[in-house]
Amino acid sequence: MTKGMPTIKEIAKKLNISFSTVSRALHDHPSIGLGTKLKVKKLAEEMGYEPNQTAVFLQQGRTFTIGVILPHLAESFFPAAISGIEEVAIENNYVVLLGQSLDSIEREIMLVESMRKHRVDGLIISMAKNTNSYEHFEKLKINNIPIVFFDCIPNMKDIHTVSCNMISGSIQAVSYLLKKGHRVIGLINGPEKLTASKERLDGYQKALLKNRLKFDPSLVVNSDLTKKGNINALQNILKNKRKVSAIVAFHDNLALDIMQELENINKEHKISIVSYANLPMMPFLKYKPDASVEQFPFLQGKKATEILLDIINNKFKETIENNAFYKIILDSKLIEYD
Amino acid sequence: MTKGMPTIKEIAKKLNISFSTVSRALHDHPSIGLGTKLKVKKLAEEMGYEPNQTAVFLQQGRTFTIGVILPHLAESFFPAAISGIEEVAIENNYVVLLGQSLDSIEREIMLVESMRKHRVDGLIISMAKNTNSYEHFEKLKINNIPIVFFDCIPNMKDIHTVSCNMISGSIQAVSYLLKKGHRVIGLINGPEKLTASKERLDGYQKALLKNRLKFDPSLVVNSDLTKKGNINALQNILKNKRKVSAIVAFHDNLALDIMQELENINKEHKISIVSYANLPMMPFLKYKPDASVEQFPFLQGKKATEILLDIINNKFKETIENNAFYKIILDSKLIEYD
DNA sequence: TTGAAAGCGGTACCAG
DNA sequence: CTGGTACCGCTTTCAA
Repeated sequence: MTKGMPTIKEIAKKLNISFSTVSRALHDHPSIGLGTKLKVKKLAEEMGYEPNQTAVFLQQGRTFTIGVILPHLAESFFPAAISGIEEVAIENNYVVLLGQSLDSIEREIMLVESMRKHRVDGLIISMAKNTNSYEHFEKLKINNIPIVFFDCIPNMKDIHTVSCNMISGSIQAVSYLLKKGHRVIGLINGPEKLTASKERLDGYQKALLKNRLKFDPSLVVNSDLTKKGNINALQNILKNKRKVSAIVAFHDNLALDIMQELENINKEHKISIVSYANLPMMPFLKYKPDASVEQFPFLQGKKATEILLDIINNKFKETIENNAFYKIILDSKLIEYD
Repeated sequence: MTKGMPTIKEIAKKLNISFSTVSRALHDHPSIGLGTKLKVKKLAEEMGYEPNQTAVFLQQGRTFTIGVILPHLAESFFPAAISGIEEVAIENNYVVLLGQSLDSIEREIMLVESMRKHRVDGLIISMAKNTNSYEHFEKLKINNIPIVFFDCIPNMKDIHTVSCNMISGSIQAVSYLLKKGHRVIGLINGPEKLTASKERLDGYQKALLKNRLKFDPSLVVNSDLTKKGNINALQNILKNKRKVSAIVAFHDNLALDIMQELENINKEHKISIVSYANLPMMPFLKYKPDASVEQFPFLQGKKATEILLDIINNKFKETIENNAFYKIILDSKLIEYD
């Protein structure tokens, strides 16, 4: 047992007063005599007293902890998001419980369970890529633990979300390539069912339409985002009778893979690439895309946390439960390199 | 108050039995009738009962939470370390509280305080770069909260540490360059007082000695690791009357800066670079070092956590307090590119 | 101004 | 096999 940790009772005993008096003295309760207040505070200081928050938490029914579950930290998107989350959390005296799902639904379920056990006041989640059942999220409703989803969002009703609208960014991306004179533009998209993929496709089509170009489905291929899948997708696109002069890539990482592969198989054939993420290392790369769509992870994290704390505070203020759901959508933005 | 959360008592009431019976039933206590056990479990399931860990924590005096404080997540070293930490933590039913000090001592102090309030069972810390007073760490001893330091370690007595011995890696790095024929090798080191810097210098000297070359202090410069400082350091080295043909750079990031600068000022003058970190993006870089020293962050995180849990468990097993301190030192390893 | 006591949600011991 | 009860550390009425 955490010995060496003085409690309110020990202080009380030494001072021969009741421990409720000590509690009040420590909290500057107005009805406490100045004399006792000072005595108590002095002794508490001397003994190195610190309130045991776990007790306070139990009593208050809240933990001042928010859980954050995301696929992993390898992609700089997520560290940036965490920084945004932390900024707001710290400002509000909250603390961040972190878990990486590693894009495994089993692990995600485990993490949700674990955080529920730890009674986080709320959760911020970017879903594992292949999560397709949402019971573990639903279950949290019973516990009245609010969730704010960001980035990778489940297809559920009545949830709070923060996301970055990739449609506008995609339109910018394709328009950029069109402006550069490209007319046959391929799209290597992510897994089909992902919202992220749908939005990219949507923007891609819209941009073509806007420029009165016909949409050619054969120029769109999907990748499972493994290196193999990426290269495969590239090969499929290159097989097309229509020779693409530019490719929109689902993500910078995918772009890296295909640029490397392009280098391997076909040095001379110059294909322009535009991708998504705007990873900070991009400027240092040997081969880099011409531009990349920024998704503002820091801002997403920040917003998500603001929302979450809002919801939590309403919960504890016993405000009338309202059925409104936050659905924040930031705009993406194409960043051109050089 | 977290309503919607059934308690053991509510279950007891519905079943008209005492809540202690419910508690035991839920824990498969041997002395509980099969009938009641099943009844209880069934109802608990139906009501979506989950034990309130904060209550358990209070009772047990532990939180099954470890705090992790590190400078930031931008450098892939730290995400990797966290992954190692998480792996062990999860295995042992622990959960990870994360805080970024952003290399600010004030923030570090705040985070330590915050985690102490939350009664983490232990802490894993990589110190902020310019932390030079250690009271906030000392204070934790009063609370009996163990710390394991890794990577950036304070100059304190009687602490547990996990680190990567950079000396061997440095020797390998310099030997590598010597083998390639370089004879005038510069060292751009980090801040002088950092252990990390000392080790690099140490290895650098040892390697020279081994090859019967004289150590020339004028070939060693320090950088504060800002971009400006890095470039400055490079310029200082280039000013030397002895023309370096190779440079050992304190870190990949420093290497990036100076390679860029070299490109800017002096394309033709080819200087070989060897650095530290082995960042995963290195293979994709436009200019890259010839080799980089790997510090095994994942392993460091893992080891640190194993140690910490060990200490924690001893604490709770009330084992005889022993004055032994862990001091784990992993070996670094030079990774050659292409 | 202060003390006593009831919880918060559990665990665990002691009787029956 | 089950109920009663004390306790973990603290906050907060209710009385005095």
